[in-house]
Amino acid sequence: MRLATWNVNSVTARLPRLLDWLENTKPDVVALQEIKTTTAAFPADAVAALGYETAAHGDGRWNGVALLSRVGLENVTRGLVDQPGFPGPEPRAVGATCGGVRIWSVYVPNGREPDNPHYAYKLEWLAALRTTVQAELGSGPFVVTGDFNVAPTDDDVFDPAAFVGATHVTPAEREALASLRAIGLVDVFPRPLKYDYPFTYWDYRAGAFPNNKGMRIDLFYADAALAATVSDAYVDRNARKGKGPSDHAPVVVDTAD
DNA sequence: ATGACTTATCCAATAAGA
Repeated sequence: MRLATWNVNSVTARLPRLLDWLENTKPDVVALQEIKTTTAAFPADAVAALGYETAAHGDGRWNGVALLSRVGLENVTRGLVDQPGFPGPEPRAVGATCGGVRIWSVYVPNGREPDNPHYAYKLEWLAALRTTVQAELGSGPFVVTGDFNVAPTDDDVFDPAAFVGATHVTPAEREALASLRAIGLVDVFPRPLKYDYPFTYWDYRAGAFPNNKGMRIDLFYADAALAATVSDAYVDRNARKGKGPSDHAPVVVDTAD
C-alpha cells in the first residue's frame, strides 16, 4: 500500500495541485490537514473522479482534516475521545479503516507561544490523542499521521537557536510525542529527495524553502508490525516547488502489503 | 525589523499559521 499525509493549507486553493499530485503519486490513502473548508464543501466529487472516497471533517475558515481512500473507507470517526476545545471542539482529527488499516489524520493545535492558553490546549489535545490511540491500538494495522506541530528533536529544525522560547520544540511537547510512541508507535522516518534531512515544512517567507530552512513536523506514526513492512518513505519536496504550493510537503510511505 | 508570505472572510483589514 501507498499511504501519505499532506497539510494542503486550504484544499480549495490547492485543488488543482492536489488532483495532479494524486494522479502522479497514486497513493491508496491520503491524510489531509488544514482543508480550511466545511465538510459539505470539500471537493469530494473531484477526488471521486480519480477513484477516491472521502471522509472530511471541517467547519470553515480554519483547521479541518480529511481522509481520501481508494481501498475502502469504513468506520469513520470524527474527533477524539475526551477532546478539549478552544473554547469549543475544533475539527482536527478524523479516523477511518481503509484497506484493513486503521488510520487517523490529525492536525495538532499550533500552541502559538509557550505562555499562551493555546499552548495548554495543545498539550491537552495531545493527551486526548494518546487516549484515543490507546483505545484503538492492538487490533490490527494502525497509523496516526498528520501535522503534529512538534519537532521531535533539535535535528528536526533548521537551527535550534532560532526556536529558543518558541513552541514546537519545548520539552513538554516532545514528551507528549514520546508518550504517544511509548504506547507502541514507530516514527516512520522518511528520506529527503534533496539535502541531508527530511524537513516537511518551510515558511512561505524570506526564501525559507530555497534556503532549506525547514522543520520536520509532519509525522507518520505506525504500529510496530506495520512499520516493519515499510519498503520506502520519502518527503515529496517537489510538491513544495513552483507557483502556489502549500507550505508543507507530503510524506509518502510504501508498505509491502 | 514588531519583517519577510498565504489563507478565508463581513472584499478589506484581520486573525492565524509555526
